[in-house]
Amino acid sequence: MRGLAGRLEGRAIRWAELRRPDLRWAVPAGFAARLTGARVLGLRRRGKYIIMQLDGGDSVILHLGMSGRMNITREHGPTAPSLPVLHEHLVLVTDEGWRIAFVDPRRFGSLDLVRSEAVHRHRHLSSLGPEPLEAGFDAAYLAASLAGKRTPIKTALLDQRIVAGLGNIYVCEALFRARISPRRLARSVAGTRATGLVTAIRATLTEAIAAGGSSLRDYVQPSGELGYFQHAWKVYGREGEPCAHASCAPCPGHPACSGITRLTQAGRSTFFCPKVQR
DNA sequence: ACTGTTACCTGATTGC
DNA sequence: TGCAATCAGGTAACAG
Repeated sequence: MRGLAGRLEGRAIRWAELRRPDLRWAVPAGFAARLTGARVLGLRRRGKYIIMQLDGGDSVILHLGMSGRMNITREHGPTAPSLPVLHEHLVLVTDEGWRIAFVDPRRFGSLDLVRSEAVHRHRHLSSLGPEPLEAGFDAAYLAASLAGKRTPIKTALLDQRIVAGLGNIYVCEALFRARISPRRLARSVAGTRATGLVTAIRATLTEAIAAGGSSLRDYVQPSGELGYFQHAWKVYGREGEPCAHASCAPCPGHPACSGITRLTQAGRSTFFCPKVQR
């Protein structure tokens, strides 16, 4: 979102082209026409949604889904034959000559356009829980939200109504940091555990944003690789590797010492250390 | 009401 | 080498 803001805020959209309207949900008719010529007043984020406010009273609501990304390059003009890029569903060109493209092979992402005053009532935004980095997300709130829930804490944290913006990787990483088992029932996360989990979630996200921010400086690279945070994952994708907690010394032979373990919860992969996460 | 499963879609990887 | 099966980030419809 910050990478986009640097190229879009205050800029006029010289033209917009929607190449595929059949994303996760149908993109509304007239989408590209309503963007063309508009000026971008500002960008903000709510949960995993990016909101781009335009003059004229419209706002774009963008979700990258699982495989979506934004490519930012210089517009080379009509002389460049510009080979068609696969899965490039939306292309914008700004008055400063930046070409901004939404690429999403799996098309789990979405694009919507609503009147700005209706953004908070949007069906995908109205039921989102608090922002994890804002004051409304604290131990008291989290414990109250989890009270009585029989679902595992891992599954509860993926529920965007409880807290907005956490995905499968960050939930695994935050639970590892908080030393809480992903299998623990949500209702049993209260008191000190809730306090520690809030701290762990905030730290995980803050570090990830800082790492992603550093990669965004490379925005001109068409490779478009996003996020150096993947190199900092402690448990995700590390099945069988040793636990990174300093106190978790390897003791081969003990059943809980098989290192990072993978299991399936609610159809999603969970990675954790059964020894330090309780 | 709450909880778990499945479908949506394409591409990378794995296994035969 | 080639092809089929499996598995990925997210969300919501659906079933029990």
